[in-house]
Amino acid sequence: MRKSRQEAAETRQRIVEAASSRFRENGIDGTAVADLMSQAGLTHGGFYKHFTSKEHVVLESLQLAAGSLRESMEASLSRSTDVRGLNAAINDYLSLEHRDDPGSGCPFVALAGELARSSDEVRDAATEGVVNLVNLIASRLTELPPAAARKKALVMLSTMMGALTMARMVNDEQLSSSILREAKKALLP
Amino acid sequence: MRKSRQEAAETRQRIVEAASSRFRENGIDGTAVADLMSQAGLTHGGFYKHFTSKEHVVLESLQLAAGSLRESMEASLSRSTDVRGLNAAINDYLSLEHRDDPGSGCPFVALAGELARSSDEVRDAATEGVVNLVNLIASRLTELPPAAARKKALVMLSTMMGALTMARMVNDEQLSSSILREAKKALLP
DNA sequence: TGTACATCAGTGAACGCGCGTTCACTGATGTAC
DNA sequence: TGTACATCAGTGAACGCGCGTTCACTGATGTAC
Repeated sequence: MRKSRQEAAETRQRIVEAASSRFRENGIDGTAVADLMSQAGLTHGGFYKHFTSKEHVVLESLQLAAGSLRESMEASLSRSTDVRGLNAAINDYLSLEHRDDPGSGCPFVALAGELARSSDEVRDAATEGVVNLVNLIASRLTELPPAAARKKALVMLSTMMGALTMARMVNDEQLSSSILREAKKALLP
Repeated sequence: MRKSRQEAAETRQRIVEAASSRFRENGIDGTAVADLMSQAGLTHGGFYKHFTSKEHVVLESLQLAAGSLRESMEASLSRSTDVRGLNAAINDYLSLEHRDDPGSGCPFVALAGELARSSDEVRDAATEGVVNLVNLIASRLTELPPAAARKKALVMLSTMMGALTMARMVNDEQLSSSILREAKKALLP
């Protein structure tokens, strides 16, 4: 049954991807090792051939999710070199699609409470991911000096994450979509 | 061992209070029935003399937490009848004390991810709690017509919740306090 | 008002279940010569 | 290049533990007369 090195590396990657998505959908506590292994097409025992514990896959899956959020924001930004790129990023982040697909969306919103209670290593990764987003946004606020741009970016990201959080929590479609709509209107210049 | 009706009612209240605080500190999944019962000074078995299941205490404890957040915001607001009351409420919500004491703070930020995955009943309670805060804030935006005030309040509350979420998640004291500071500066008129 | 009985809040042991983790095993891959 | 052996990815049963929940029991409170 032994797999080649490349197959093993691909398996490991699939486990991290499955974890990354399941954790964001159902929470870390809400996802069993057996869950994410079967999502990766494997049985649970093999997990420990790739990771020493569940905690270890949390860190990697957060880094994966944070990286892919960053990339998708970069992709939105690159639609235009000026401020319209920023508008595209905000529109995507505050879209109904993002709200309704937490499994492939912002890990900071999906896991906020659990990350705040995680190990320093995991919180360091979360911090780095947040800082990356802040820098990305600040880099498009070219009308402001860098320090002011960074400060404004902190507030913008707060509004974005807060609006997505509220839109997901609330059990009223009209209210939920108006939260996203108003946040967009307030953030777009 | 039977207790009087009044004592039983007080015990029940103590359980809800303990649950409300523990859930916000450690999450719902992260809190065992035995945990919150011992916090209430009882042994675990007695829980089911007051609630049919753990899920049932979640609803009541959320309502309690939401109500006490509303009251504390009303108290801040009542420090002044004009917009300075609103500033006091924002300053309190975005204070270091609030950030560092999730167990007695905003339940929507502490439990956001878990609430989004909860039963309709619990999400209805969360929705009601959020709407109450929105109305409270909107009522102080007297310079705007009601509809516009409500829209602005939605965005303000998004920024407040997002900033508190980020400030708790991030593992860097300087960054964390600057998130709160910048959000305050942006929200105060 | 007093008495006899029923009720039930709270205790702590026990139950069943799902979880994270371990382990013996399999058989294909990797390595040494 | 071919052969013999070592390695190890993946399987699925098993383990121990903590959890939500149940239960028999206790004894003070509530109720009926």
